Amino acid sequence: MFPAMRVKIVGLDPHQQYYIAMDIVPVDNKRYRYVYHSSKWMVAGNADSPVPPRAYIHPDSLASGDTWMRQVISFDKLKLTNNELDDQGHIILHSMHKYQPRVHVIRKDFSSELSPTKPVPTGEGVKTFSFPETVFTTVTAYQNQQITRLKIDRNPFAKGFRDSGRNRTGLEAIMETYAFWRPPVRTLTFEDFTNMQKQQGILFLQQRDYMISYTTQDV
Amino acid sequence: MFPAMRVKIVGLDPHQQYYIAMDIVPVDNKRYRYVYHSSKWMVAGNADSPVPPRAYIHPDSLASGDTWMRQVISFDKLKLTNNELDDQGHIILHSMHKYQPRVHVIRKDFSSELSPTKPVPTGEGVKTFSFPETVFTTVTAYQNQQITRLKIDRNPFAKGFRDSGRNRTGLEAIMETYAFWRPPVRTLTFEDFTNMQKQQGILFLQQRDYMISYTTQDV
DNA sequence: CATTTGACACCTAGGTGGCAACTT
DNA sequence: AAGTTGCCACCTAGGTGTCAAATG
Repeated sequence: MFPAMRVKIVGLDPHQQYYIAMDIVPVDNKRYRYVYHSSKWMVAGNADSPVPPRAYIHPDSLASGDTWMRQVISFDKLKLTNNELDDQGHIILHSMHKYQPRVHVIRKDFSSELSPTKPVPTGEGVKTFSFPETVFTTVTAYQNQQITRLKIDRNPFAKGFRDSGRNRTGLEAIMETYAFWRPPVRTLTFEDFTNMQKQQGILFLQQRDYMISYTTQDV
Repeated sequence: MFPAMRVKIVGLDPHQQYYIAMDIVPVDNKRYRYVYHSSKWMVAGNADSPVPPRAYIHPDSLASGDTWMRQVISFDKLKLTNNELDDQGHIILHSMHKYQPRVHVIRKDFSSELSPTKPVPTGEGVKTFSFPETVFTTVTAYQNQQITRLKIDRNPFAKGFRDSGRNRTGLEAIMETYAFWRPPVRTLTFEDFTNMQKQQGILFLQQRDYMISYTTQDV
C-alpha cells in the first residue's frame, strides 16, 4: 500500500497500553469502471459480495500511549490483496470498488477479540477514526499518468522507473520534479491528493499496491 | 555475530510473560595473543579494564512462555563492537579477550531495571544460563583458514567468497564441502566447533562479527 | 608490527512498475 | 476487452570478507 497512511495521535493516557489497528471498509455497494475519455469513475453495477474485513495490527503494538504519541504512526507494511483465499494475513479487497481506510485505537483491556483475520471489535475502549479524503478506488492497472508518476517519483523502491536523465537532461528533470511535487522536506499531505482529484476527477490505485498518505494532528 | 547463538527453551509457565536477553561476560582477566607456529592462544598480559556489560534484549520480547517455547530463539541480530563509546546499543567487547555469552530468562514482573545499556538484573525472577562450549576469543583478523572457511561457507551473506567453481571444478567443490561440513538439513552443533578446537587448539572470531551457534534442549 | 578504517564486490531479502502471455 | 499471473530489470537496505591505506 503506497503511499502509506501516516497518523499522529495526541490525547492518549500515557501509561495506558493500546493496540493500534487499521481496517478498510467498503464505501458503498457499487462496482466502478473508469471511463477514459471523460476521465471519470462511473457506477458499473452492484458490488461483489463483501469479505469480512480483516484488521492490520500495527507492528509496534502493544505499546503505551506515551510511546504511540511520540512517533508518527506509519502503516507502510500493510499489504493488500484481491485473493479472497489469502492466508498471508493481508487485507482483502475487491478490484474496482471504493474503500475507506480506518484507524482504530484499542485499549489493552478491551482487546480480547483482536486478531488479524477477525474484524476489529467495536464498543467501549475502542475509538475509530476515518478520513474521507483517504477514500480510494482499487484498480487492476494504472490508467492515469499522474498517479503512475506520483507512485514512481515518491516511492524509493520505484526509483528505477524515474525519468531523470532518460528523455530529459538532468537539471530539467529535477526542476520539473520540484515544480509538480514538493521539496523532500515537506510531507505529502492529503491536499496534494484532493487537488489531483479535482483536476482528474479520480483517485485510484493498483492491486497489491494501493493508497493514500497523509499526516494529521489531533486525531 | 556469526554463527548466531540459538536456543530452545522448555519448562516455562505458558501464561507468564518473559523477556529473553543475552549478555557476554569476560572469562578471565587476561589478554591473549595467537602464536601462529604453534597454533595456540597464549596469555599476553592482563585484561583491559572491563566495560559494564550491556544486555541484548531479544526482539521478540515481551512474549508469553508459550510463545517462547514454540520457537527456536535465535540471536542473529546481536551486534558486537570494540568501540567503547558505541551509541548503537551494540555489545562492547575488547579485542583479544576471552568471553562467555549468557542467556537470561526474565519474568516480566522482575524486569524493572531492564535496559539495553544496563547490566542484566540478577536475583529472583531471573534465570541465567551459560554454555562453556560457547566461550570464544575476539580477534582483529582471521588467522585460521578453517574458521574463515566456516564463516564463508555457512553464512548466506558471504556466498560471494565461496570457492565453488573458482579454482576447483563444480562437482569437486561440492564433494569437498559435504566432506568437511554437514548436509544443510542438519543444524551445526557445538561438537563441530569443539572438534575444531581439539584439532586446531583455537577458536576465534572477528571484531564486529563473532561467535558460536548451537541448539540445545532442556535449558 | 598489529590494529583500525573505508571502499569495494558480492551476496540476501524484498519492494517497484513494465510487459508479455495467459485467462475470463 | 478486461483482468490476472509470472518474470524481469531496477531499486533500497543491509550483511559478508578482502584489500589497501592509514593509524599507532
